[in-house]
Amino acid sequence: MTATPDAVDRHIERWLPVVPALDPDVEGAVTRMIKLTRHLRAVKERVLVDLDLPAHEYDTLHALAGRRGRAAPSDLAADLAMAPASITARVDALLRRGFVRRIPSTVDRRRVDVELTDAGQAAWHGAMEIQGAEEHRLLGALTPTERRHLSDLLRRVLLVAEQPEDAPEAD
Amino acid sequence: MTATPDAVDRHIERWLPVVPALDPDVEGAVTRMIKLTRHLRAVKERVLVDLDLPAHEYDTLHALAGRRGRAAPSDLAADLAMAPASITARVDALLRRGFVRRIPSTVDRRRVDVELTDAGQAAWHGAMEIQGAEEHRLLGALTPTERRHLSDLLRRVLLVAEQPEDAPEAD
DNA sequence: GCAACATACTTCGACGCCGAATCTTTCGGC
DNA sequence: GCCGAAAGATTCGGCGTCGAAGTATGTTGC
Repeated sequence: MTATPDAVDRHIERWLPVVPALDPDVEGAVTRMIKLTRHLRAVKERVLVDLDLPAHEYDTLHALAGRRGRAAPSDLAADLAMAPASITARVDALLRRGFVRRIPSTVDRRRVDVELTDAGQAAWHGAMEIQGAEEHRLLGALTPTERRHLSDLLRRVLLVAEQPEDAPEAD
Repeated sequence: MTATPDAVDRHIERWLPVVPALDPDVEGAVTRMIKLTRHLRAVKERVLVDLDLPAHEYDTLHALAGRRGRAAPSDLAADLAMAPASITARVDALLRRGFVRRIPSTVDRRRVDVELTDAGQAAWHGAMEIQGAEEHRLLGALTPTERRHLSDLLRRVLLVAEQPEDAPEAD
């Protein structure tokens, strides 16, 4: 092959003698997706260290911003694919940093909405821009047309994942 | 566009008003990779429940099998991208289930190799086959040629991720 | 009215992971 | 040979997550 081999090519070469039934293209695509998501996660965490903002706090702010700065804890749990019980501690931490307010609902006193403060909005926005840069750096390896192509291929794969024959799938 | 929209298309549509600078193809590709890896992880865990084998135990057996059934704890830590300290507990658990042996090295008494037992080998192999089926189901959405194409595109992206950001690159 | 059930969030106990410190063994300079 | 540095595995303390139980509030049926 003319292309430069990457870590996954070496990975597959190492595994083929152990599992001869391996399909290099299936395994290659899957493993590269796993490695890329892990890389993005690692870079994000490294970038956020400078901002003194743990990744899980950033994620919470991000989910909140996606709801236009205000949401119920259960909404955040759903968006973040987490147990509702875990939201409490996250909100507590953001509260201590002044990034977030708890606002008891006046209409339903069981609910306690979480609202982004100006400081929280600023922290999220600053972190997001830096973090989006790495995504563009990686995808910059492809031409715009190729990026579209990649995205389209992945959509068709994801559609299969979203529609399992018998087993319902939560996101 | 004629393609069926997926969850990521809806995701992007929801976020565009919040972050107008969003590139749909970059964000689409990245988000789909994240969702696909999460899906594969979820399916794997669901499958492994029937075998009474937690995902992190399976991963450890898998790494061990990749080293032909024998490795030092620090090797496993490297392969699994984990802290060496975390390996001890994992090996302890596998030890209790008879999937693994600890073998003090005779040549270097600091080292304590971990070795797969026959039971461990069987548990890993059975789980791996079931789990590979889902990968093929998903990638079955594409033709063999398209799978090759997808894998190639991802390789080029991963190569950028693998090289340090400050390394100058011949365009 | 009010009892029974449902809903929303929190608290509690357990588990897995990590970084730092520890303990043992090996290696290298002298 | 001997002593300090390096390397390998483990222990310890802390953190984040989850499932289950708990608390408070809302809703429904009679």
